Amino acid sequence: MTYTLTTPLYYVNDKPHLGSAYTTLACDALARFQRLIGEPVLFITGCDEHGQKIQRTAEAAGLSPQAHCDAVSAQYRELWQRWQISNDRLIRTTDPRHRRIVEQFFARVEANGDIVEGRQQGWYCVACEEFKDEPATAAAPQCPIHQRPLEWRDELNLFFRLSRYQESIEALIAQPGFIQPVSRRNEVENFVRQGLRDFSISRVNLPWGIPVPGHDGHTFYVWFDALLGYITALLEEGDAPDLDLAVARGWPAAVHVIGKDILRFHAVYWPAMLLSAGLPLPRQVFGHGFLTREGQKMGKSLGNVLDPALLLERCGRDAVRWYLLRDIPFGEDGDFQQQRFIDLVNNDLANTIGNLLNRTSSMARRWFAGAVPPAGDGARDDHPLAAAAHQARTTTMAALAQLDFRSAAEAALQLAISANGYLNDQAPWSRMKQEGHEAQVAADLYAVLEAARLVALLLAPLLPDLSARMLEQLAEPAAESSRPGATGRNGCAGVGCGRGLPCRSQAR
RNA sequence: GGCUCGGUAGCUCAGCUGGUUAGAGCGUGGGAUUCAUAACCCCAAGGUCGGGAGUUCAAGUCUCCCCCGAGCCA
Repeated sequence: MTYTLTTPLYYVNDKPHLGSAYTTLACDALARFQRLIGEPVLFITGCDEHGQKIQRTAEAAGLSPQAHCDAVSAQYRELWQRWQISNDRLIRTTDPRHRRIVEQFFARVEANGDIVEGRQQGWYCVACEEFKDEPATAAAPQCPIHQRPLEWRDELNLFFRLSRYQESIEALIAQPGFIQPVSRRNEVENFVRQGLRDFSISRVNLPWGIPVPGHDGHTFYVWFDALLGYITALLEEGDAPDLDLAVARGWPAAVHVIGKDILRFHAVYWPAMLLSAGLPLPRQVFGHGFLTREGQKMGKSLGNVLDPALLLERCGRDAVRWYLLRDIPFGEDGDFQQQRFIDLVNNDLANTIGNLLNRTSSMARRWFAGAVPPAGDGARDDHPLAAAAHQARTTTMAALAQLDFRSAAEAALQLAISANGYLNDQAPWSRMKQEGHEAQVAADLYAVLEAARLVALLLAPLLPDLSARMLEQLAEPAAESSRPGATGRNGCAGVGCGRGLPCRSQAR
């Protein structure tokens, strides 16, 4: 069964920000992990490109909406390429095939009696793309989120009869594991318990969007349109725009990874829509937290936004990935701290992991003809490092499967720490000064090199570059050909004895 | 206003169903060492566990009140 995972489809109102990069990075790590354990993976990301906000942004920039979307979505595409994100799809909701999918989906929902007309009047925030609860009598009300004036609207809209799905949704979100992390489940439960209200799925007088079939003047409202992008994205290159075909390509999703702000849409509205259309539900919705910077919200007004493109350029893929995935519990809010970022990268990646490999291979090259020494007792299952390796592997694998990147990173790091410790205890450099200890030294070095190899494999999903460089230095094949799930001293053969160790390159 | 979650060493946080001198990582200070990318190793620094009251033989760990912060909802 295909492991389908998605990032949100990012709204192309502005260029990509760090939050989007964070989500995408995490999904990339998860996708790489799933591939490494042998799952067929469909990793979806994309752009949500319709709506009044985009239309106005485009106008303000003197562009057509399409030109604006082309430009911004190209930025996303480039950014993900530069980050070497391993996404299989990048869906755009302006894709012509998407329109067909939306139409087919809508037809099913409508046939199911879940579409009704309703009048909606009230104060509307274009930035939120939603009606607010301000009283009609309010004078010049502002959006509490955007601090911008609300617009009075009085329109006939189409509604999706969400209220019919009260029980099904309650049952769904009660399922353990559907909403992750659990700390966020309460909020949704609370919201649902208050009673689900039908929600509007169309707007009138909105040229920039997909027209609702059979309802002249209506355009699909952003969410109904955007969420379905996950389905359209399943289609392969030459596929016809057919809903059933798309679904067959990899639905349901194993997990939707999203920011906590859009949890409700994914955990409530979206499943109800799918139920209405008679389609299976995603297995999990994971709402991660937000990043602040040095304790402050990032925002244009504060001028403290971290540009993901700039960050990548200055610090490199591995460093940023390590910091974000290793230090911030995925799910909770996190704070980006420059000093800690530097400290962690230096300590963990350079001083602990990089140095482990460097000092060990250096000794091996010097004393064992530039190659991996004979394993001897170093390959035994009861070797002191074998337990550490087993522990690290078990923990890392379990953590990655649960999107607990931090625990995974820590477990892999712990193995490197243990290996360094073993080296210090054995002190092969002292032994080599005495006669007759060569076999022992060889075994010790072998064991440590093997531990380093496992560290590299375990890190592959989190730090693909570093992992590859480590394996190269060990003259080992890439992670893709030796899965961490099935490898190591607990599984098949370890690092190849006698294999030449390349001269040092930067492991960092 | 209602609900939820937090407030523990300079920083980020662990501390499960209450029980010996409250822990880790990073930072800081000192020492040791050289296989290694000034790296690795060892040691130290004395934090009223937000405040107050209570329950208990015993509370960071339970109850109540208050203060502060974050979030969801209204």
